[in-house]
Amino acid sequence: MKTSAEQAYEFIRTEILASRFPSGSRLPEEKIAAQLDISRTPVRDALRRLHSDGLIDLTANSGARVASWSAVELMEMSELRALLESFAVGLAARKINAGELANLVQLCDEMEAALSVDKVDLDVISANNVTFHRSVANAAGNSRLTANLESLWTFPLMVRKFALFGDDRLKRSLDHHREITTALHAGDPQWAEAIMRTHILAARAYDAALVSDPQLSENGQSQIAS
Amino acid sequence: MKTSAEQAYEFIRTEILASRFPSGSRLPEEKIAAQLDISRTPVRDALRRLHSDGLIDLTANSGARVASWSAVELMEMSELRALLESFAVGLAARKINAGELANLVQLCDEMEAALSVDKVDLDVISANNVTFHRSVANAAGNSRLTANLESLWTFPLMVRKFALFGDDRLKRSLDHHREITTALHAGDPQWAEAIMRTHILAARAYDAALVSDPQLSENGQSQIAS
DNA sequence: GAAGCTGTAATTGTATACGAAATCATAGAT
DNA sequence: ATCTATGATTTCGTATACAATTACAGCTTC
Repeated sequence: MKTSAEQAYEFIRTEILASRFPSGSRLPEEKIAAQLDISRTPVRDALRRLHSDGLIDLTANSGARVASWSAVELMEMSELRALLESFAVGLAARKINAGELANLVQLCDEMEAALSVDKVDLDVISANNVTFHRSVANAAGNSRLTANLESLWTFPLMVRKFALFGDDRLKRSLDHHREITTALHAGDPQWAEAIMRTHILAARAYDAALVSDPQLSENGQSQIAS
Repeated sequence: MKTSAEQAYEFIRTEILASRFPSGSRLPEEKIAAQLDISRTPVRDALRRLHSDGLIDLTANSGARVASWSAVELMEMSELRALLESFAVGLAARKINAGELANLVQLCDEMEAALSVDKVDLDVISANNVTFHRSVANAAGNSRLTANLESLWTFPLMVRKFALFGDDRLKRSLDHHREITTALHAGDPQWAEAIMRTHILAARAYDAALVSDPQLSENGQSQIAS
């Protein structure tokens, strides 16, 4: 059986990622505790963890709020991702093994299958997308690098429903994944780094347009809406 | 007045960095709480924070231990630092202002003063060293980048007493700082990135020799000693 | 002597209680 | 009508109690 703290962590995280706890909203310990029928103590633990994940802001004596990011911060995060993931894929190209490669190929296959049918399965694509990037980072064999990337993969999960919808961007993104896999198979670090950087900066350009769109913003300060 | 949680955090962190809580040793909540005359609750908070800082390991139902790093992990951390800080200093070279530059110059002056006298003041040099790197990262203007670097600056603080002692490495390190400042003043991102990378990889080479030295290792597995 | 078992002590996980600080709604002043 | 002040309410910070789990010493067994 899972601990109450773990349960609270997963619950709050899921609700935030699903935007059922909207960006900027308060997260009172007692209410969440009551909702899960546990006490405040494990909820506090969960909130601290989520804070270090960057998902919530904590203010002394005032409690937790779901984090919100400005357009500038989103740009910063994408730049970091481009830097770290291109570095990671370069390392991976030098040392990836057959099993890891086969895994990446399968993830690509599944994503393309989820796209090729009439009804696009965004849940599968989104989940596999994160798994793909995580697998590449793991293949680089630098655990701290992976840890630093983890928080940067969280945000795309939140906006995927906007970012991936109704566009040929999705097909292009899957093509990128396929090409990254090919470059890794070829053991070509420079190629791998270039296509990974392309992949992330292409997404950044789209996200930027998204965030500056007032329709999707919470207010004029261009923050990510619920 | 500081909160008890903050007090516990700073206390434990200080003791770890001073190696009075040796690497690998257990950190029982109750004993620390008794030592500070507070309850376990704020101590738990502090331990969770230190865990996300990477300073301690947490095991379910078994508690906290001071983290220890293998030689491989130290190498990984240095590689990450080289990547992130050279990126940061490149950004900084494009946008740093006069006030920030003057601050860096003063830090260099103070470090050189602490070295030039007969008795080397390692405390001043160590403190200014971290401040210098933090200031450069701040000048880059990417808050998430700074946050990711923060945990990577922690380790050098722990081993400084070994790493900086009895060597001309110290003078070379201060020369690097001076040259980084000069490159920033010139607004030359490539120069700045190159000298920053040099600075960090030079330290890495020294750390590697240090860690593989069994005299300074806790055991044959080449971990950092207390 | 080494390996496995067992019971006690130590330690963590969680619940609950209370004082302190912040928030919010209401009333009054400009 | 807007702003400010004030009291009630909410919420957090911390202490404490108890249950659940783990660690360790001493014993047994081979």
